[in-house]
Amino acid sequence: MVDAIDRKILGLLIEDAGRTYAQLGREVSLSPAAVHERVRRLRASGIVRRTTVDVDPDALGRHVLAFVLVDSDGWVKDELFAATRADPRIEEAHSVAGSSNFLLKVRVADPDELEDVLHDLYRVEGVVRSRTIMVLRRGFERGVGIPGVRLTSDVIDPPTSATRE
Amino acid sequence: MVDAIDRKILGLLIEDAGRTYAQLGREVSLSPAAVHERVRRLRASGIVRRTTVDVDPDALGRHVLAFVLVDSDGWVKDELFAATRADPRIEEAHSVAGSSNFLLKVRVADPDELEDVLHDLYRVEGVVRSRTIMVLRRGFERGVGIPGVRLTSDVIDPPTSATRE
DNA sequence: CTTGAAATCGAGAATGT
DNA sequence: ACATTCTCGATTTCAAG
Repeated sequence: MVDAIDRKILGLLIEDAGRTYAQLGREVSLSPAAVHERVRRLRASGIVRRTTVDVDPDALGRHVLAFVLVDSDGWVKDELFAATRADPRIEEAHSVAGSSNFLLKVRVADPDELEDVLHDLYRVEGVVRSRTIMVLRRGFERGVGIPGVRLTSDVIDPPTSATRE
Repeated sequence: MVDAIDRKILGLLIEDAGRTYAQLGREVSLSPAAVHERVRRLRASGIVRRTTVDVDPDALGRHVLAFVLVDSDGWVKDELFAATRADPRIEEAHSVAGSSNFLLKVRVADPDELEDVLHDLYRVEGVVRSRTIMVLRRGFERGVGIPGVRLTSDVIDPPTSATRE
């Protein structure tokens, strides 16, 4: 249903959705209209959900990233998801298997704001415990990978060496 | 440096980067050219890194999401980041504070493939232990939130109730 | 920031393979 | 069924006020 050409187009669009159909066509050796039709199908089938914009958190002053494991008394998924979704500081929320019930991905400006998030968290009925895993250094964050399609973002940004200038 | 209008534009672009400058202008009460100039500045300053495409993992058969805590003997950050970055199944890698050294976000088709990822992980010199947190249900995953800007994606997708049809 | 104009691109239809 | 070429309308983008 999605062949090698589709996957290559997906990789190219992930890398830069501003590309023109003519450019895409050149890269996969197809006519602009042919690429246009393939992209239309990728959107119609829901594989491509939307075209969006990648915003740099640091440029907005959001320097602190943390993952929070949440324990609850009772199954408070709906309440917790509703509360976390309404909070722009929380980027992800999942229910998980293991010693905790939920896992949150939180991005804030500073540790003070992280404390605020935790405080708000305990306002959700049933939340009894949390363990916060602070990110010290981000290796990389990217969206869904397309197996077999090498993106330039995989090579740029060389591994941050321990020897810093 | 980024005022309320810029943040509203950011929110609108995150929601749908396919919007026309005329549409954006209508929503923030500015001329198309003025919005164009603001967006150009947001890009030039690095706040907007790129325009990309949001790909549905499920539509590509990637149904399993997991977070993997990794313990190491010695500080193997560079080796681990290099190895994980080259693997499209791994979406994020961070070094973290706490009882583990690293945290990975992994998305694969099925548990078998997750086992493959763990197997590969232990090929990195120094990796001695791992603890995998399997995601049972995804509440939501989104990019950087813009405080003060309400997106439609915050209201659609009502909380999955326990009573399923 | 707004207005106005020119070049480019997107999107659809008709055609051919 | 899919790809190609052509065409029109819309958008981007630049210059001037």
